[in-house]
Order: sequence, then structure tokens, then C-alpha cells
Amino acid sequence: MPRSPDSIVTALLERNARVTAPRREIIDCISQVPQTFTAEDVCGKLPHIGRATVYRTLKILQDADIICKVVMPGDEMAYSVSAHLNRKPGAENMPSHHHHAVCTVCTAVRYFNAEAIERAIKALSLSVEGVMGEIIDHRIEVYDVCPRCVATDPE
Amino acid sequence: MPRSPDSIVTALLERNARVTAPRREIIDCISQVPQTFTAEDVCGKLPHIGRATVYRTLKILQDADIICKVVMPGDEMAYSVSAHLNRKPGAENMPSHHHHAVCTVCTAVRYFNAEAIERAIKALSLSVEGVMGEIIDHRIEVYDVCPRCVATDPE
DNA sequence: ACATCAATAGATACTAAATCTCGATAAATG
DNA sequence: CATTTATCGAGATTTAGTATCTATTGATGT
Repeated sequence: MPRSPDSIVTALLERNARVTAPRREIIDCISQVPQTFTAEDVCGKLPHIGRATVYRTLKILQDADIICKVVMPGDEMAYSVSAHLNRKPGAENMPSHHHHAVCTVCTAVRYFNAEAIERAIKALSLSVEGVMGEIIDHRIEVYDVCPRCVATDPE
Repeated sequence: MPRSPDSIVTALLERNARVTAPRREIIDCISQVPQTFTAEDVCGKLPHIGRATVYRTLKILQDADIICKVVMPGDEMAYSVSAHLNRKPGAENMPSHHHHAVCTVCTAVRYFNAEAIERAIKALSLSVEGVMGEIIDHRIEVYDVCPRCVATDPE
């Protein structure tokens, strides 16, 4: 499931950000796993790159919608490479508004979008009148056991 | 919108936790605001209570479903007093499974539950077949401008 | 009331995560 | 190839959260 990081490099250039050696390394590093990761994970795997550089780079990638934060089952935050730049299952034609399915076993993130959910959220102002205000945005995380983990551990 | 903290005290006792003076203070403190708060907020407001006590107490309250974590618009986490113990709008008959509406202006949290959304999520396995595994749980945050803030700032 | 005892408090040390500073380095441009 | 300017990175600093350990205190039973 790894992917070539070319699309990320392209996206960086489009934002007038330099594609430096450390950034390439970080991009390569995070592109090779379908799992979520933290800044510390990257620091651990690339110890020759300064902490500040790792944190700065991840912030840039986040601002560029190349990676995004995911809420893990235990309420911690982790990063995931964004769907529309990644060849993860279901990511082929994913628009930038999307939601996450996080595997509770291996943390692999998959992406989805369901019109039924979008419609239901738009309808909220009516169904819970007086409580809901002007809706700006929403976030959905679904926690599952991914197909791969279901197959591996059949209990 | 403040509330008497009696129901929280009751809930603590039900869990065989002692209702000590510091815990009462913390409960009083967090019960008086509809906004989200952090452990550091509480430490700041109750400087005579030890940090460890604040963190411990909030953990206990979270384990007891008295408070829960909310994902803020900027991806940070904050606490909110749980709906079914609080007389916030919409919280009157709220079951323990609920979702959050977070005001992007004042951070006030309101609670909702919409069958249409629950159904749509249950249906996900079908609509994005091959991507979604066995669904365990989900989390939804809606970001809005709450009715009060809409009324206050009409632009 | 009071004695008892386990639960709790809190001061402090510690760990971990993230940001800031600033001189050194290197990428893009012409 | 020289210049400009973004970026790097070592380390100091800040901030959030945890661990430890003794003194204290809430609930219980009598």
C-alpha cells in the first residue's frame, strides 16, 4: 500500500514551499505506512533530522491538507496522510471533505464520504431546533476493525 | 445555565469515590460554565488545589462519564460536562451515547442525537464496501455558531 | 461522638511534547 | 556562480501531564 511521494512534492511546490532533503525524507517516511503516526514517531525514525524541522514540516503538510489529524479511540490525536493524495482503499476519487475510519487494531485509516450522513447533518438544525445554531462544519470518526484485521484475527 | 452539582456528587458516590473538599471545589468550578475547559484552566482557577489532584479528579470524572472530551475546531482536546448530568439545552433526556455541537465563538457545548445519523453510519459498511470493516463505535462533532452567539453578533 | 483505616491530597520531582531562538546552511533564481 | 532568503538544527525553554511518597481526611461501624 505504499505510494510514491511525488504528489506530495508537487503539492508542496504549488504552495511555494521548498522541497528540501529533510522534507523529502519526512515525506518518504510517512508515505510508506497506512497507519497513523505522531511527530514523535517521525523524530524516532529520522533521528538525524532536528525536532524543530519535523514539527515544522508536519505543520506545513497539515496546512497544505497533505496530512490531517485523526482522533484516536483513546482521544489522542495522530496524523494520517490525506486521502486525496494517497492510494489508500477508497481514496481514489475522494474530495477534500472526507471522514475517517480508524482501525482499532492496527490504526490503519481509510476514508469515506456518505451523502446520507451529510444530509442528516444538514437536517440537524431542524431536528434539534433551539439547540443547534448555524452549522459551520463537522467531523466524523468511525472506529472499526478493518477488513484486513478482521481476516487476520477471526475471533 | 449553571447547575447544582448534586447529580455529580451522587454519581461519584455511586462509584464508591469519596466526595472530598477539593473534589467538591472542582465540581463546583466546572459546573458553573457551559464552555469547554482544560485541566490547566481548572488549575488556574483553583491554584490552592494541587495539580495532581486536579488531573486525578478530572480522570475520575471522565471515567465516570461525568465529563467527556470534545475535539475543538483547531484539533485540540477540551473537557465538557456530560450532557445527561447537566441542564444544558437539549440535555434533558439524553442517553449516554451522544454527540457534541461546539460553538466556534464561545465554545459552549450542546448535545444531540439524531437517529438519521446513526442509521446512516450503520449503513456505511454497505455503501463503502471493501473499505469499511466491522464498525465498533463512532464520534461526531458539529461546529456551529450557537443560537446565543448568532443573536449577539449578527454579522 | 470517636476511633480506625483505606482512600485521597498535595508538594515535588520527573517525563514528555511542543515551541522558540538564532547562527549556519542550502535551495531557487537570474 | 553569486545572491537572497527560506530553511535547518542544536539546544534552551515552555507547557502538559505523570509518578512518588508522606500527611491528611472522609466514610464506616460501634
